[in-house]
Amino acid sequence: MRFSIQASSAEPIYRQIVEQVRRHVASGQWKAGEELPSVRALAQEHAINPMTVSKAYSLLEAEGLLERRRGLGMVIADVRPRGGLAPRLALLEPVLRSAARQAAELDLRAHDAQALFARCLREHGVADGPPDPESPGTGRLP
Amino acid sequence: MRFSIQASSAEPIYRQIVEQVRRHVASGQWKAGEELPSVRALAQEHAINPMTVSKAYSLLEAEGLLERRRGLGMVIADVRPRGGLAPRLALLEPVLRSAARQAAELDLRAHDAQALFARCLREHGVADGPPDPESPGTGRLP
Amino acid sequence: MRFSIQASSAEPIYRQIVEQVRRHVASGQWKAGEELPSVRALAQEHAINPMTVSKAYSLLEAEGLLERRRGLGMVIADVRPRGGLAPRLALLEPVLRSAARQAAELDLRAHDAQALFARCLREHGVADGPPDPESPGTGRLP
Amino acid sequence: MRFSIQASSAEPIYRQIVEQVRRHVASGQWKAGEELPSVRALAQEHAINPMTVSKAYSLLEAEGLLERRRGLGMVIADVRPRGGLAPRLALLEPVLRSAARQAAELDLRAHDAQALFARCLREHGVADGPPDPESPGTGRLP
DNA sequence: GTGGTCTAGACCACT
DNA sequence: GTGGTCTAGACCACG
Repeated sequence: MRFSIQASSAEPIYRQIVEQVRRHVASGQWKAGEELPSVRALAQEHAINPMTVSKAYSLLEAEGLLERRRGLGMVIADVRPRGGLAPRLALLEPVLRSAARQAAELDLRAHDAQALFARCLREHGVADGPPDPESPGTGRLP
Repeated sequence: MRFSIQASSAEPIYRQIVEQVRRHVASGQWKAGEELPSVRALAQEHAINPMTVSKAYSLLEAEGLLERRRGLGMVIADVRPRGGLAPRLALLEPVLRSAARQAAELDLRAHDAQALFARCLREHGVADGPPDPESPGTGRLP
Repeated sequence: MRFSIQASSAEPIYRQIVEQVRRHVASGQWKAGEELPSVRALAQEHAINPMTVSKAYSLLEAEGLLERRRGLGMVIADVRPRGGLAPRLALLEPVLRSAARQAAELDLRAHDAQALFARCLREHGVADGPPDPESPGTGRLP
Repeated sequence: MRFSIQASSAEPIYRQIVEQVRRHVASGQWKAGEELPSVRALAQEHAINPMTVSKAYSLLEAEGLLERRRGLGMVIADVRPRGGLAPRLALLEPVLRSAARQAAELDLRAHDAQALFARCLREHGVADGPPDPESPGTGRLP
């Protein structure tokens, strides 16, 4: 259960944590009951302020994605309807809409933008084949 | 030479201005020597503070994209390598890399992410055909 | 880490700050990682507006000389080629070129101009001996 | 009687004109009675606003360096005690004091700063020999 | 505590 | 007319 934190990013650190949890839970990669790293462990690992981690965990708890098990730390909550393709695409859509707006302002052709996106996906190890049958999301976009 | 300002956006107003100028110059839609709207005019048009516009203009001047004609206003600077496809893709890449990282964290298949992106591009009016021969960028991604 | 601000100077305050940081970093007197005074502290110390200080810091951040540690303050960025003689002379050159042009327009002899410059250097405490061996720049002009 | 105007300089155009006249008169290169280029000729030659030239001329007239000969344009006024070395060095001193202050902040050695200045003087054609005996200034700095 | 953003208004310099 | 600078004060986001 690893986080990737970039202190230099424009995105606030607490928000990076929140969204990474959201995405990993939505995709089923992190499952109900699994323990998250402790606040101070995560803070020390990435040399960030424990308050920052705590704030992220609290937001996720308020959202219902995490549960506080006293004495044990935080665990992934038991969210019922996880796993479909649609909710995951819904999480991805905002950034793609923004990208499309920028492409329009740059007067690019769709073909060029998509070729660039394909390369980015490859570089991030996003496979093109069908998902693992174990995986919860097997649907396809119409 | 129109700007689209959304005061409600999370992106600061001055930054919206900066990035719109960057993209329009990179795409060759705004050419060297063209005059920008005056600080006061742009501020009044969008009901924002002149200082906010001035801040954006100053940053663009420091960046070398704009030139100050003293007593006359700002004009697009004579930046040589205008128009090619590569610089425009370079401006688009960061957001697409971020999107790819999110897709990976969501455990999506490349095919699904690309289908969604295609829809977003369509909704923003990004054409798929070859660019207008008048347009400066006619290259293609290898 | 002290600044010398002269509100009465023709040079804008924010620019005085910017250039002093540039020179102190170029000379190695201020090193990567060192914290700058907070916006509010520097503003209060010199009885100027925090926005003025903030503007200077923002420009230096855009230039890459400073880094923002969110919630903590600004620190000198880790700019690699610190300390050599050449970059410092490069910062001094513009004013000396201007002085030389003026000397030419005044139809002065080089000897006289240099004698005057020598006196100015002495009055500003610029030593003539070799630099401290601890100091980063030990080279000499060819 | 040529002017060198740089619209991109930080120094205002009208001030460039004023100071160039001051220096050429102080050095005796421009003598009493000589005619200056007309406002519109100078403006057209350097592609600047005639108002800017006019402002410079007016300042110089107020200062007593120029005289307005109706119907003939401006001529150099008959300033009595021009020519000594001292007043010319006085005009050069401010920029050299500024250069010395910058050298101090850059932690430079006097030797290096002076070597750079020598090169600048050479590049601007400032001779090292004694001045022409015709020239008004023959003194030497003690 | 830190800096960022925006507003409002004043004054200046340049053309 | 143009933009630049500075002040004063408010509010926000982050740690």
